[in-house]
Amino acid sequence: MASSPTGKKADVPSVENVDTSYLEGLVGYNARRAALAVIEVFLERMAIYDLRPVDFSVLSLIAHNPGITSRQLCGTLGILPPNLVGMINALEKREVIARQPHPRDGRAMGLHLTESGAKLMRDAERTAAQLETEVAARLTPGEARTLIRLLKKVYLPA
Amino acid sequence: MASSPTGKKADVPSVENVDTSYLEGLVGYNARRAALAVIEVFLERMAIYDLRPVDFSVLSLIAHNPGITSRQLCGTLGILPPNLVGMINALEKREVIARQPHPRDGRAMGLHLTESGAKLMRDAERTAAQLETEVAARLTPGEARTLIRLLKKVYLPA
DNA sequence: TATTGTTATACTCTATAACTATA
DNA sequence: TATAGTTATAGAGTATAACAATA
Repeated sequence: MASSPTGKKADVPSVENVDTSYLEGLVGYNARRAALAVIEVFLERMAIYDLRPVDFSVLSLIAHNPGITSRQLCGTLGILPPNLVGMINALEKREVIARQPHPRDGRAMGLHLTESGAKLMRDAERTAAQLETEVAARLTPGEARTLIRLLKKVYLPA
Repeated sequence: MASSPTGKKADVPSVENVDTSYLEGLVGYNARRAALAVIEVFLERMAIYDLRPVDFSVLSLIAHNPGITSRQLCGTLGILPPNLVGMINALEKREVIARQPHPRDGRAMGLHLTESGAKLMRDAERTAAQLETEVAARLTPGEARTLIRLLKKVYLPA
């Protein structure tokens, strides 16, 4: 309600303060805004490692799942295979990961961290943990756990 | 059969079930997954109105803020001005919005819903409310309110 | 001098079709 | 026949620089 007819002109309303209450009542809108806010800080902090969020996710999954295949990465992260190829090639060229033939499937290649990749991820995961602490600082520890639990209820199949 | 691991080969591990527990402990990862899950359903439901999530957000803000300017939309939704121009033009061509000169700023144009635009948004907001009900069905009503409250604590400046 | 709206443009992200080699 | 990985390419989304009209 910000129409301000200060005179005799045609009553064309203008807006002083934008009312966002409707959008702020939607789960999807809030989830998207929160994700973008966290990712923005994530981008800044990971820049020193030259890692985007998706690179971090890929390397973290390889770190915790040595021998994981490209197809498994795609399925887990919702990335399409053609779009993963370039990332994997780049990470291999940087010598943070290495491909090894899959032990039981001649079509597939198992992905592994190199030693320098393992060191990089130790540092990067420490930075990520630090960032989590800061994000969670806006919440109580209990609220942070609750938030993650509720988000999982939203996106994980019931 | 590319290799028969009889025990002598190099011990190359492979992955049966991908361990995602590390990533699932991060707020940003979960917020992003939840946002993408909701937006995916949103895309499907809004297809009958030929509205993407961003179009819905823009029209909803115009509906609740008659006379809002492009610049105000950009600031509220985090869209860059050059990227809004095409959207506004398309919505005007569809005759769901109309531009009127801003009553006190000759540079700006106030944005308004047309009658057909108002009808479209009545239907679209009803569909969005229905979707929210379904998303929230995975949560209790209290959990849904808590989720939105915690998400806001994450992305709104303290 | 600063701001609104705009054009042009580049870069990133995501999506589709088709090929190869193995299963 | 189906799947893992790859190539090429198209489309959508997001970014910066610069300009005209107005403040």
